[in-house]
Order: sequence, then C-alpha cells, then structure tokens
Amino acid sequence: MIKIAIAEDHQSLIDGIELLLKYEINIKIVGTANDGEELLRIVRRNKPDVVITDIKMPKTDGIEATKLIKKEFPNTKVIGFSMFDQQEAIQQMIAAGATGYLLKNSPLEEVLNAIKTVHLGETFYDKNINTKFLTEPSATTQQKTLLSKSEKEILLMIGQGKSSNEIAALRFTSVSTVEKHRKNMIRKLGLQGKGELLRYSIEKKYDF
Amino acid sequence: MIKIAIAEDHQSLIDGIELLLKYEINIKIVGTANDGEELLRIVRRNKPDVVITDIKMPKTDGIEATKLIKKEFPNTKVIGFSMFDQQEAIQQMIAAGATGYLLKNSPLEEVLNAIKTVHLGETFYDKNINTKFLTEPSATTQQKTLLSKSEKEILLMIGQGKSSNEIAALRFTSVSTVEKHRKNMIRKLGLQGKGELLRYSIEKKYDF
DNA sequence: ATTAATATACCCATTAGTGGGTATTTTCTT
DNA sequence: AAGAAAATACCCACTAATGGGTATATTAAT
Repeated sequence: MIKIAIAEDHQSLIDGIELLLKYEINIKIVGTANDGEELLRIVRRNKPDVVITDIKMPKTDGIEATKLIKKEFPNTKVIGFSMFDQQEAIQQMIAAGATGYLLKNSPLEEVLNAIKTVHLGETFYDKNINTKFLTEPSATTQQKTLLSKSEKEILLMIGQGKSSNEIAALRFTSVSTVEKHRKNMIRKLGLQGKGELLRYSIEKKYDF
Repeated sequence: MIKIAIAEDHQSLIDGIELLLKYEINIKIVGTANDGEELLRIVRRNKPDVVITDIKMPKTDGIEATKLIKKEFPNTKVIGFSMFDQQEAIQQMIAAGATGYLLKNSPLEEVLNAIKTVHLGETFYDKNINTKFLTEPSATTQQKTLLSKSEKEILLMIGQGKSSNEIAALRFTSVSTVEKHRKNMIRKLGLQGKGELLRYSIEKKYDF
C-alpha cells in the first residue's frame, strides 16, 4: 500500500487525481492540501510514502515545503508538479530533494506512473521536460548560485509592489543597501531598463 | 443525453473532468481541446449541448471562442472556467454569451452541477464569485468604457516592457502624449506608485 | 585559518515615471 | 452643425530607479 499526499492550490485538479487513484487498490490518498503549510501538517501526521506538490502555492511554496519534508522524512519521495517546463523551478525542486516531476499539460495517467516509479526509488521526469540541463552540471551550477538569499527576499517584495524605501524599512536596512541589491540582481539577471526587475519578479510568480 | 466539449490547456484537468463524467449515463464528452481553435473545430463537427472552456488558452482565448460559438450555435450553452474571481474576465465571458462560470479552486463536482444547470437554460455561477457586480449595471457600464483605444494600445506596450520613449517612437507621437495617457490611465484605474501601471498590465495578461 | 561570497552602506549623476496643471486639434456622437 | 470625448502636446516639480563607483563588516565554504 502506497500512501499519498497531494498539495495543489486548484481543488479541481486534486479532485481529478483522487478520482484517478480511487480504484487503485495499492494506493491510498492520506491527505490533500491547498497550500504548503497544510501539506506539512499532513506529512507530519500521516507520514505518506509519496508527496505530490505544486510549486506555486500560497503560504509555503513547493520548493520550501519539499526541503522541510526531506529534512524530517528523508525516505518520503516528492514529485513536483507545475504548469510549464521551467528549468529553474525544476532544478530547485531537484536540489530540494524531489525525485520526480510532472507537467500539468500531460495526461493524468502520468501521475500513476510517476507515483509507482519514485516509490521504487527511481526518478521520474515528465517526457515533455527538457532533461538536457540535468546532465550538464555546468549550466546548472551557474544558475543555482545566481541570486543570494537577501536578493531573493528583496525580489519577492518587489514583486509584491513594494518600493525600495518600503523594503528597506521592512528589512531594517538602509535604502542604499536595497538599491545595491537591486543593481546586483539586474546585473546578474542580465536585465536592462527601469521596470525590468519588477517585470521579472512578477512573471516569475506566474510562470511556474 | 447531454453532449459536452471541454477546452482547457492543462490536459491533466481535462482528464480529471473526463473521469468525473465517465459514469454519468446521461452525459457524454464529444471532444476535448487544448486551445480555442481546436475547440471551434470540435463544436462545428460534434455540435455539443454544453461547452466548458478555459479563458486563458493558446491561439484563440475563451472569450473569443465563446463569441464565435454563440454566433454560429446560439443554443449551445457555454461555461467559463478560470483560476481566479476576476470581475473583468467574467464580465467579458458573460457579454460573449456564457451562462455559467466555474473557478478552478472549487470542487470538481461543481462541474456536474454547472452542466446540468446551464443545460436547463438557467445560469450557474460558482459560489466563490462575487456576483454583486452582475446585478449592478452601474459599475459594469463604467468599467466597459474605462480605457480608450489609445490607452489600451499603450497599456499593451507597457506590458511588453516598452518605455514611454519607445512607445512614443512606435506611435509617432511625442513622449508627453504617452506620458499623459499613462497618467490618465493611472487616474482611471485608481492606481498609485511608480511600477503599478506596469504591474497592472502584466497581471492582466496572466490573471485569466 | 584563510579565502570567497554576501550584506551592508555610502558617493555622484542621469533618466523614467508620476502628479498636477493648461491648451489645441481631431474624432465621434447626436 | 454642435457638443462631447479623445488625442495631441506642452509646462514645472519631484521621486524612484538605474548605472557606476568604493569600502567595510559579516558569513559561508574550503
């Protein structure tokens, strides 16, 4: 019996997966969540063998949730689930400890294949994922260390519409520091133009 | 027997709906599509009684598709399907002829309720939709003529990351004019702060 | 323990965008 | 033809963001 937990902010999709797994006698759904915090509670309580989690979720995102799950329960297998073939998101999920990845525009039956595969300890990546970069550590390493912790934190706030002034106040640092981080990010990401950092942070929220 | 067509760019969700409707003896899925053009072909070929369509889709979006369907087949009922409670999107779908609207974060069973309801000629709106504005024509009318032609054109370019300078050059007008249009839009939309117009234009693209 | 990376904070200069005006011409509506 | 709405274009002033520097303390990695 494989115990499954699902986290995904679209209830309709959870319901679809539940329907799919309903008649699988050796698979049981032990919990579903619409955000990362709820997922964590379910995992701690029901200790599933396999977790399927969306990346973009309220409160705690899938990447953070995966890190925490793997830290507490290293034997629990995690399968990432998202809209697009976003190299960065997939890399981060794998770095966080996921051993499977599914895309939402693939047939639902793939969920079943993925569950069975990762439960055996193997990796499962959706056919539509460009797996080239997974074997090329060069590109991977570059991308991985692109943005630092503070930079990501600031980028998130930029995406929430906050100005450098507001961000500085919230972080108890000077405006110059925030501006410095902005400039460094612009350089690292190869952007140019006034609104481009804002655009980048907004689009990142949606593209996975 | 109610004949259904589904258009939705996430195959997994289509599969979920198919599973749900599988054992409904008086409902039959006559076709599924991942974009608007495909949906049109299915509707012309199989003449479904009820169409369930996502709004944000490749090629032809759900609003356009609905207009074309209702033009050719006025008796076909259309149910809109999208992520969020976006007033504007819902209004446009209703204006295009939809008589039902579902949100993706609602339980999948709602799909069944919606199909049965709209098939009877009634309207069905998801419980989580704020339906106030549907009964208040004042707000509706205001919104419809909010932005003028030039303003929309400029807003689109802003969303593409163009600066006022670039927009002015592309439109063969002065920068002051573009800036004036920006200010008018900011006033009309009730925005404030530097990046907010950019954010508005970007989010408009994604939020439905 | 030493080095590398990150976070902190400032300097100066420039530009894009915003806020608040006015005014003229063009286009649409009736 | 008259009036309303939209598009055009400018004024002044202000702020936030960017580009390009430097410098020091703190953290992380080896």
